[in-house]
Amino acid sequence: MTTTDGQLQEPAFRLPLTRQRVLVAAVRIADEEGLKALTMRRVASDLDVEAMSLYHHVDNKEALLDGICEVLVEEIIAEVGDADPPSDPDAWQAAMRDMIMTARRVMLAHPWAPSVFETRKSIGFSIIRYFERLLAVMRAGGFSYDLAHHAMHALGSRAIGFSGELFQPDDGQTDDESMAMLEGMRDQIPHMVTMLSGALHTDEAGQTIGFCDDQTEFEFGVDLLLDGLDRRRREQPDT
Amino acid sequence: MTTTDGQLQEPAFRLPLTRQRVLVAAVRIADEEGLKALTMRRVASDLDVEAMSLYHHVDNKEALLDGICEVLVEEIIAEVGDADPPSDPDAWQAAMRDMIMTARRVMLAHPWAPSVFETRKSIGFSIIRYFERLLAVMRAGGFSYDLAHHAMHALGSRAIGFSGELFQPDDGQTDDESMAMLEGMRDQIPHMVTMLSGALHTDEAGQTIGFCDDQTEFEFGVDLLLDGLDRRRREQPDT
DNA sequence: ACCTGAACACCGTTCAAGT
DNA sequence: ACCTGAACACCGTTCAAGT
Repeated sequence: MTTTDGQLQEPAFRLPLTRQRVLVAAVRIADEEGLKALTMRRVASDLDVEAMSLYHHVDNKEALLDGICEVLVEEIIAEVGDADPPSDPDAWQAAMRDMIMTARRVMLAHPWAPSVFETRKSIGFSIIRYFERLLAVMRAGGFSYDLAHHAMHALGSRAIGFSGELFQPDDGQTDDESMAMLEGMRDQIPHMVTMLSGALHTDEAGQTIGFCDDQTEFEFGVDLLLDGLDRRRREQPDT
Repeated sequence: MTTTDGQLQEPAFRLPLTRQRVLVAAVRIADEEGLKALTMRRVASDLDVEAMSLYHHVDNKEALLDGICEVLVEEIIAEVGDADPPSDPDAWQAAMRDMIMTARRVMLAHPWAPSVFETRKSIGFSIIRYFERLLAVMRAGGFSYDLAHHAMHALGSRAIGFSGELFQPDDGQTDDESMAMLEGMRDQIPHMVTMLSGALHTDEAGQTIGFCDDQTEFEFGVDLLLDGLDRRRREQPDT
């Protein structure tokens, strides 16, 4: 496929653009280059196409962001599988925990996910299907619809595997630098400084490895919620 | 202060620009016109100044957003007051609940707050001071520093009054329209449709008034967490 | 030191035109 | 129906110049 002078030719038939190809390209760019790199122009150039061509397959940029969330939730659903909920009513908690931790595993592979999900205005159909499965597990555990509804709100973003915490890890300065700065404020925030100096983990070589273990804290929060829900489940009037 | 031809003159001395004036203007614009209206140019014109002048008082737009979060947290701290934590160890839960609900009341007056807080990379000093007070309450309740640390992660954004839920209320379509759409998918998501049709509240006149009561769900989630924390507090080994 | 005007390097998106 | 090129209406920010 070269001309006589050795120049590469364009292929005669190009793969037609589809919504799915657009979304897959967008996910790849967000994964590899970060959310800031995800522009309409960047997605287009990745597909060897002009930016304006994307608008035939996606309404606008918001719709593109909705779309990549759908792709990610489909990935979660595939990982979770479609086994029936456990028949033992007391097995609901472990089953739900497994689903959430699976979702988290997928989410962690897509660092852009939390901030994009948090800005979605409407809920896509794939996430409704994911929640349907959570709901099926709770119903098999004897939850009333009302309690299950509360449960979903209480779990919030944790239900799909991210934490809803306030701040991302700040990789601007080292933990030692942070700690030194905090020490200087001990008179103003004594409890805070004491707590954090105790929480600063060190490895065998004495190197500091961070204040918080994200996975541990995530599991602590999920278990706190699931334990509380289990207690309320058992307090329900029999129906 | 008019010329002979009746034209208004500029005042001879203008109020000097300060960081505080910039931030207060930014908060007002975000409150009244929404986050999308909050541009450097808009803030500048509100202060009768060129956009570039802002950069003498604020590093860049991110710093401006950091700044308006600080302003808001200062407002929360002022509302919360600085009373000592209760001396009765069992009073921690009510005290903490009050702080959180106060924070929420302030937050609800600033609709931009959740999305701006969620995008902050680093934690400002005012929010550290707020957490210091939460921590003081927990310590007075007998929490170990370790448990208090877990508690803060578990509460996450709820600690300062917003929910960390996945989706904002969708005011695009009416609840009746949503319900009709859902009914059409009953074969695919049976539990979901049953749950939501039961959750659709109606007022005395039979008008639908929404699926979810945000305040109720927020309190349910906070209480679930606080109850769970209280149980873990009592399970702590005596030290 | 503080403020300005013009310009730069981007965005998402519209539009009229091509095939 | 699908894709294109140029243009529009914005952004945040840099820079050299004013006072």
